[in-house]
Amino acid sequence: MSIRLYDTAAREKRVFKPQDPKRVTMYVCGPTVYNRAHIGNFRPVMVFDTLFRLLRKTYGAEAVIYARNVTDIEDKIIATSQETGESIEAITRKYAGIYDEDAAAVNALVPTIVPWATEHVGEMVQMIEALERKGYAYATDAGVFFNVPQMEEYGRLSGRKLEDNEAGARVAVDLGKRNPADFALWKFAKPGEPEDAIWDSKWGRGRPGWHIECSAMAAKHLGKTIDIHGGGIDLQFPHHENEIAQSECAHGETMANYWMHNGFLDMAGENMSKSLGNVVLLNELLDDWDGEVIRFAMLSGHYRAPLDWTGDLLEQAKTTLGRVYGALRRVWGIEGGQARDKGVLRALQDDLNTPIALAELSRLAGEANGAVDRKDEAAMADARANLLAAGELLGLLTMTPAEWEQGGDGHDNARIDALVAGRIEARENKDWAEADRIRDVLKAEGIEIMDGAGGATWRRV
RNA sequence: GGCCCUGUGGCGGAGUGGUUACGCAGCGGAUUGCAAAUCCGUGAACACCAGUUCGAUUCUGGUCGGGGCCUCCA
Repeated sequence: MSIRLYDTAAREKRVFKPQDPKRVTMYVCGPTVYNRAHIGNFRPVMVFDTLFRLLRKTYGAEAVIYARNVTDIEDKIIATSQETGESIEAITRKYAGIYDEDAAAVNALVPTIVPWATEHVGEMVQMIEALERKGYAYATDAGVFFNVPQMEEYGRLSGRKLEDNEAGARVAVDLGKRNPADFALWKFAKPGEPEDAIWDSKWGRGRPGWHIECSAMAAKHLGKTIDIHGGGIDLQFPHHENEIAQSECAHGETMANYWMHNGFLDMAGENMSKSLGNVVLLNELLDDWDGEVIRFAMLSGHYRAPLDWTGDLLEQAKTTLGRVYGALRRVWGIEGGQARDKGVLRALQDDLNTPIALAELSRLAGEANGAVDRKDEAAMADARANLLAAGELLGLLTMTPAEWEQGGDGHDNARIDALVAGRIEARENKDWAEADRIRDVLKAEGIEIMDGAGGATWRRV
């Protein structure tokens, strides 16, 4: 069975065919590192990480090249530097580091390549020069701009005509542009801007425009035509449209064969944004929720649909994932099974249908529990293998069941074990009062005892 | 104003021209010293109005609601 992906440009699901199955390329727009990223920023991280995992499974781990850039030069970074007095490098290293930690906490694999914009200014300048030679760029007092009407196909990705954009657009800042839709390839330095935000060029001292960063880095690391280009839906226009314009006009080749865009996260029905003051930071969530719970919640909706981010969603994710871990615990010791079940794989192959994939994961948990109840050892072994293989694809079940259920504080597990052992003994003596007393003591601490045929186990809830 | 997406049971959330996923919650049963966990069973939905069709939740049009972009927000 092949992978099908919804291509924003084609507006339909298409069978995915890489140019070269031995070198599958994916580029995803990464963060601008001037402050902490919020949970919405991590939706593409988790979505495209899941796609990365699916591609690795399909084509082999070595065959997939996934690049996610770091934008470390940009107006907001400069503004932050001017406000705090910190160097650009200090700011960008700090927030890129936090971003990496957060991404790791939700089990996102490290991309194959993480290019930083400031390390590719040379490539960007070359690309702008190429565009200038071909007549797509012109300079003004403010910078070098891309002449949008020069490109006939402009607007193909977003299905937008230039006239439509201009109709309701607000009055643009006059930068001497020939057309309202023209965008900056190179911005001249303004008086007072820090030296570490300025590069020399034939046009004058300044810095690259935002869009050219991705075009140049994608071309350098992945080639002129990449297989998959992803990012948030807000980037579809103008960012990705502009990337296409720059790359295709400079190279004369298709920039990407598949364009994928994830939907936004909503907070109580509203878009999460700093201006609304309703942002939730991932590292705040990590105080209360395990990274896997956050990932499960994120994947519980389809990546293209808006997802309402609520406490209930996280609560349900925790309960459901806990059920899966519980099933895994019951078959944990039974090794040697084979992962033949294709339910999760098939779901992901259909345009990354993670809600179905998670439903399949629950089904596998049910199969594991059923096998345990039937005392079918072979089925238990297979169920264990199936669960772990599914977890690998989804970036879940990376803990042992004991770590999941009993990890928590971790410091007094021995004391709890002793209490549970005492309860087992009391039950063997039919001392129900003592058995219930111990259960109540633990329950007050948030610990739940699960009696089984061969003894008892416990978990933090 | 323009372009695009979207509206499913108490909640989250898939999918389909005709047999209504899955999870949480509910109900019944099994199991249990009693529970919890687990298993089995079960009630409950397709915004509204037309149209196409033998038949629409699924296709088309309209209405109402929600969202995105048109401003360097994932």
